[in-house]
Amino acid sequence: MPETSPSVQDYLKAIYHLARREGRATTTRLAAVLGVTPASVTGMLKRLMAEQPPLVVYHPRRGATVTPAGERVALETIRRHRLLELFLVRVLGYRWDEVHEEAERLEHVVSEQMTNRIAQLLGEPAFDPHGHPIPDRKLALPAVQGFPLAQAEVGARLQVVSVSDGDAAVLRRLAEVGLQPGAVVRVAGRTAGDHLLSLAIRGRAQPVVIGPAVAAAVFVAPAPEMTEPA
Amino acid sequence: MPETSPSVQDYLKAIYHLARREGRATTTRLAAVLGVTPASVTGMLKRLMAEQPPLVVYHPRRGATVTPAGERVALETIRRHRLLELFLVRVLGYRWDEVHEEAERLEHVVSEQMTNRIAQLLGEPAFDPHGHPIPDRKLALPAVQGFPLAQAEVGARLQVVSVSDGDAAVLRRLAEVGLQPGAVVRVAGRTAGDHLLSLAIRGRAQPVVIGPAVAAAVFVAPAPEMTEPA
DNA sequence: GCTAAAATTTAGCCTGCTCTAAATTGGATT
DNA sequence: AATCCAATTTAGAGCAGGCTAAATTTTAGC
Repeated sequence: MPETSPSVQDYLKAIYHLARREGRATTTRLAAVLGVTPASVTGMLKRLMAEQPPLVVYHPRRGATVTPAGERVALETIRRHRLLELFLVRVLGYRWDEVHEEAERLEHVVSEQMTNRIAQLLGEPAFDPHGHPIPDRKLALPAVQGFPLAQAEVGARLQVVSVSDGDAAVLRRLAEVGLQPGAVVRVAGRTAGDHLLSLAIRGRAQPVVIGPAVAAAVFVAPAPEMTEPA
Repeated sequence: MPETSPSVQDYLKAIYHLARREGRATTTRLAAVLGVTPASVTGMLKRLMAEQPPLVVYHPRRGATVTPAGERVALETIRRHRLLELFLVRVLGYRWDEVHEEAERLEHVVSEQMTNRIAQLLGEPAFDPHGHPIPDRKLALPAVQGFPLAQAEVGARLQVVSVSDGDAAVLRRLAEVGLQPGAVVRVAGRTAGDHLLSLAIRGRAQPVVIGPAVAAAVFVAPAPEMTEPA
């Protein structure tokens, strides 16, 4: 992801995320995510295994896993990243679909002191602008439910829990149509790959059509009964 | 200064500052300031001269100078640094004597967009917490007067214009005694190296003694007639 | 002007991390 | 069981930028 060489923290974040989301972090997947060759990944994994204490374990055919020490580094980095994203939105007026790259660079240089001051200023928030949980000071993660929009039944009334921040173009599209965390939608129907949605905007139903790539980035949960009591 | 290898921006900032403050940026002085060996400086200077466009010129016995292109990079970096320092103080509640290191790391990764949003949030400020001028969007520097405290006559009533942020221990000491930009002092006397000052704190005169290292970090100007109208 | 000291550059090496290309390994198919 | 393909690792090299030690150049003192 970084246009410069990925740092140790980037590797650990990627291993942590891949192991969570796909069950395994293989050399090839890591290489794809980090924008380097598989050979480079092998080299770095060796280094991270040799670190004292070791930051990753290599399960022969099962890919890499972070050790507790490695997980700590990953979670610290994720905490910084998500706090920074929220900070950029709340304090500096960024749009939620344009904070990712800035946070990606800042997360490597922000001190623990600054991280905690930002958290304090924001009121120790539990979720970032994309709806992702922010590890707290002890690095504990708030629980999240939510399933991919693509798996929702036609007719279901849903609330957007989170959106993936991997692809800037997809994020822009989501912001454009108003599919942001908290938004309430109904699945109106489906055609080959496309999803027909009915999106509640200020109490009015707005029709929205999104393709598979965009749908894959949206995680939802059943909408609560009353959306806005007033 | 950075504990990691100094970046191109660090080199250019250092050349710019040294050329300003000492008239010349020699290999040895640069090496001392940047925490590398003179040989490493030679290598980097070569690289910066070869850059397209060239960022530095090497005046044979006169040390290095930044080119207009190099000066732009230096001023952009200085602008980011000083805005960040003020931001840390004003928004995140840092003390003015502890912002330097954090800004030193952040200045390399903050985008132009973020820089300008910070400037806007702070009201396009002209001076940082140490009293140093902040280049504006066009990179123009507000003029500053001010001379070293050590050169002030005994008996003179002075106002602190700026303090050097090079040495953390010195800065802490200055913060401790209240010698901050804007403070009004009278030079009560001198003994071998030490300066005896009378510092106005909330209308009351407070005696303060500082050594040569601390005095060297303070720049002053004649105090205006009325300090605080009310 | 000559010599000693200081400053600077050159030469050669090392580390960290990348890459390509070639080997290897494991699993899947027939 | 033999083979093939995909995944992975190894081998070897490059680049950036640091370092030390040795050479060179300047400056300064006499």
